[in-house]
Amino acid sequence: MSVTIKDVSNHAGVSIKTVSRVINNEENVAEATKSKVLASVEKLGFKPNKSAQSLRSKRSYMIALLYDNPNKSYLADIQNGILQICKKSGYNLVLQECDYQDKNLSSSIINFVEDFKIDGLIVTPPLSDMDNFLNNLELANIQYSIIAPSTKKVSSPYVSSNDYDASYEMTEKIISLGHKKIGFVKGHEMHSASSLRFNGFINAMDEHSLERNFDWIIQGDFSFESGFQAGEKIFSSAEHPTAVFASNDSMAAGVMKSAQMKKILIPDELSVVGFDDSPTAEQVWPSLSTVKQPVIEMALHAAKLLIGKFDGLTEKTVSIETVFSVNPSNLPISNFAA
Amino acid sequence: MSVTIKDVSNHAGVSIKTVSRVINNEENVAEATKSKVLASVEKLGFKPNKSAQSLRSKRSYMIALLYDNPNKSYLADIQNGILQICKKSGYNLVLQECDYQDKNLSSSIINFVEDFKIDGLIVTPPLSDMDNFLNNLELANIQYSIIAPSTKKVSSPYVSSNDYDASYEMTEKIISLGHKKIGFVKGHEMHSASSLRFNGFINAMDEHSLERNFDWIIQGDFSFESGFQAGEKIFSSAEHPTAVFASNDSMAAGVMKSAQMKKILIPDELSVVGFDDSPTAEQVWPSLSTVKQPVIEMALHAAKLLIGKFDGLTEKTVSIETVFSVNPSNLPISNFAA
DNA sequence: TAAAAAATTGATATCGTTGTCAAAGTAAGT
DNA sequence: ACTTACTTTGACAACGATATCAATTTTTTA
Repeated sequence: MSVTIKDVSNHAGVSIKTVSRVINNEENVAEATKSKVLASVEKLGFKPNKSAQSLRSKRSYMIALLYDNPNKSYLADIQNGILQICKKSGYNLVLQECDYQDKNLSSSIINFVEDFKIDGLIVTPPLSDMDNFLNNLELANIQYSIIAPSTKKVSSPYVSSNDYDASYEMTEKIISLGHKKIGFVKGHEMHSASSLRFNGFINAMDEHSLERNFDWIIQGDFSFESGFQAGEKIFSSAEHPTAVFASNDSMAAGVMKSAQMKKILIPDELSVVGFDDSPTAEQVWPSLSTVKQPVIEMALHAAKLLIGKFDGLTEKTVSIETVFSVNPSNLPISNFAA
Repeated sequence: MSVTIKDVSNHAGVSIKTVSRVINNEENVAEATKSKVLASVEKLGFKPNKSAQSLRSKRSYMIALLYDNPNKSYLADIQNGILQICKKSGYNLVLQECDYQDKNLSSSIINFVEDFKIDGLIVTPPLSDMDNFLNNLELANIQYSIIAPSTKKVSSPYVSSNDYDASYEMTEKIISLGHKKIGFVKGHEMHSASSLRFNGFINAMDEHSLERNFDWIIQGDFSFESGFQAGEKIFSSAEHPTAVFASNDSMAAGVMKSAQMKKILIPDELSVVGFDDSPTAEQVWPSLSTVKQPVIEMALHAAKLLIGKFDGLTEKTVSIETVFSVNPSNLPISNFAA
């Protein structure tokens, strides 16, 4: 049927082991033999059988993405970034949707990896915050790289982002425009990014000696609905803030809806700021000012780090920190400095 | 290391072939032997090695999703639906991002399937509209199921939706509220759904003897930006429509932005209607009236049909048509019947 | 009850690679 | 020229399952 390593060895007049050496780029193959073999490979159109390789060498050229209920745009961006690297390096991406509350999460993932000989995992929040889970992976000797881990002590490569700094900066930006009464909507409690973003906000407020008003600081869960509810609470309090900073764009859109339903004019009476730079940020009107999170780039690096671990790419396996940038759309319009 | 079929055969006192028969649910195994073997399997915690199975039987228990630049929410829903079935049936989902304009699309996909012994494909728009591509898959003897094909003549199972009817109905609904001047934003030219939706609109207009105004019928490409541009054109014409029906939600949001920037009041002066019921539809304000496309359900069925083909599930391999429903959010408010 | 048919089982080959290890060939050191 | 060391190569086993096909047992038929 299809051409095997044996056909190549016959055609090139060498042993199958030598062919194997060549296609695996092993050392100690004479240059002449190598090119002879490569010629035969080319001529016959030989492609190694992945199943046989996998059986013998216990590798699959598959990596898996672990996620639990991220927002759709985030998920798509993550996949996009990973796939860019996969395409270049000949790996494939398998999806694995998880439930972070599942008691058997560790064992089911370990089974999955062992069953399918998955070469490595890319772990996204909130799973990346579960030290116990990561520990179990480590014990099972599973390779992985992490996106936005809470602790940076893990021995595996990770890609982190400066949530704290970005939030601090955005808060300062809001303050610099003259806002003094600023509300905040927190993200899902399980995500370490939530507290980082909140701390950035709080510290910037403190630094500028602005009062924290806990009527305006609401716990959300990253969903649009929770943002809307937060808005309902904030705008039902005695006094309104002039700006609300939500920990992601969906919640910011929720806050906007709440404000708009109450006929609060945006951006004249209220500035709404988000986090992520998701499609929502531009599709609502007025567009959200938001912190641009380089999700695609983060995922891309995470994939690079992971694949670099087993393929020994040129790039060193080091963790990196990605940088947010501020995308000011509606903020500049509302200036309360006067 | 791990327990193999041989260990089981020793433990149960039968041949490895018999064990193989049991784990593959083959016929002609005595009930007694079967339970004896199953007991040993249980006892030893045996799990077949997928790589070995794949090598010998040329199956991988992997299916792949083919897509080209869908919107993020659509992609996430599709994946969600497929994964529900995958989890139940023990399959895994591999992502394969394509470029429908790639000259080598067919051959690269065929290579991919053969290399990784992918059991089958799920094809989404606009790839599902490319008859030539589907034909090539067929010739290569690759199993697939299609979401929203343009032609229903293909021999493979498909899941279609009643785009035409839904669009027709939505248009009638708009008309029934008293609108006579209705604009339309068309979808991407490559997607067969685009023309279906447009035809539904046009035929409903004709049926009700309403004039087509080609200043208000704009070609879009499903992107937010194209919707915005369409709005700019529509609202710069001498007369404005009182309603605009966009072929998806992103474009509808774009139209809304354009209108809002021009201080056109929604829903008082203008109704904007979308298609898909994506997160955008609810996150903009006022919320979009939209046609709910059952994307998750469609993907779920597509996966069922595909896996049913090789696993012989109870369900028959028949194609199905899913049904849209109307989600009226801002429409009822603006009634121009007066 | 014997022969024929059907159901059940197992010995062994096989899928297409990589791993082991020893043999052969080459270069270097004395 | 003669070890010694290193590079290059190949024969064959191994990975862990399924496939073939014949042997055995059981059931049916005459």
